[in-house]
Amino acid sequence: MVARRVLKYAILGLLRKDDKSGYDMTSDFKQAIGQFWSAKHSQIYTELKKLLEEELISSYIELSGEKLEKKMYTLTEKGKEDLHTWLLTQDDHLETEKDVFALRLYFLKDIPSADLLALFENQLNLRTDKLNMLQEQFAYYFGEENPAEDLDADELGHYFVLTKALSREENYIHWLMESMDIIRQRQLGE
Amino acid sequence: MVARRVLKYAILGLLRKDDKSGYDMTSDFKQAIGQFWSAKHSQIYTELKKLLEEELISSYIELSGEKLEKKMYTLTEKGKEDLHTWLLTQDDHLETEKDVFALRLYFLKDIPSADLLALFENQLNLRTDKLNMLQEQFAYYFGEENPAEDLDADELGHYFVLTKALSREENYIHWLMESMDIIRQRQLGE
DNA sequence: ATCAAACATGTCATTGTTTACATGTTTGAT
DNA sequence: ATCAAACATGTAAACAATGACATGTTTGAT
Repeated sequence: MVARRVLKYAILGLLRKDDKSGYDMTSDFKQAIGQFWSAKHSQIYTELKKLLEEELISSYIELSGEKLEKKMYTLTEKGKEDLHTWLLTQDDHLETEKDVFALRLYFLKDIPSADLLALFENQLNLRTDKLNMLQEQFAYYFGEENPAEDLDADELGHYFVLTKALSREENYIHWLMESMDIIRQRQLGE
Repeated sequence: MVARRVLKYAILGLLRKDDKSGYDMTSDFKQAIGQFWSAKHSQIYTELKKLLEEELISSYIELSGEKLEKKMYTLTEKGKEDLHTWLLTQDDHLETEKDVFALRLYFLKDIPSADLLALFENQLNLRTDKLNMLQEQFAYYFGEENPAEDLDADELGHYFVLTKALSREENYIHWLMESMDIIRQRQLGE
């Protein structure tokens, strides 16, 4: 699925400020940005190799301790330009945002309400945990008070991504609870 | 990315009520359920072949006009059971819900506010069009008045999927507008 | 000192998905 | 009658992504 060579640009983007190793990128995808894109280390290492060949990045070795070699990557001029162009690219259509829970739900004509509610309950738990995690992250990085307009340009991307993840999760939970109410109402009428 | 053999279950699910051809399924993915899963005809036809081999579905020919053969598929008992089991499966974790716009945004530290707003504007247009389309669909299938509790069990899946798609889109648009406000506020302070 | 968890890098086989190639029929508008 | 759009089915090459295999180092807790 998915648009063309997104991982390529995700990697170039992660290198926009600091040099990083493949391992660092793997870690990044476990943080905030991992809410919107992610890749396993196996894919990252092969993509890095390709980007080196294409001369969009260059690499050097940094020692971690006495023997452990960290391979650090930097954007080349060519890489910076390519990234810049991609960042300003406007999508001309929206792709399917896949969601297996919603797919499953679409088929649930034969499933008893009780089982249906159990599925919703499970999804609600998972989503609530995620929301809590995101709220903690937000509080940690941006404090309890409203930050908004007076942030560093540097932090703005992080701020947007976290608020987006939060609102997505809140919305999901809200819809889950509304839908559960409907199912319960229908149960009464059975 | 993505969970295991979802297309397999999407196809079995589409066959839950009526027999369908590969072409019919391709069309289904352009309707409501396409908001949450979709596949191209090439992938559908190869998956159907596989499901036949696995004896989860069986097929027969239906003539469309005088020569055009439509290959229709039905769930076998085995297929029904497999589908049923999958429908009741609870996810044990949430996967990354990829979103290229949010990814791009995360990297936008060097982009001037004007360009940033143009990107948001574009996204807002795409999302607004989609929301309108969904609202029309909703009005068409469920009328203007509040349906909710007194729907056929049959239609409930469709109802859930449409309300989910609607609320997802409304939420996206709301976040876009809030973020654009923040960018404009920051512009004033420049 | 031991040892587990985290750090660190890579390859390979398989699966999932898209794009392009390839071909033919039916319907409905003009 | 013509013709384009929609109907209809398939294959193949290339690309995207995961999971398993494979190996070794450093850090920090006990």
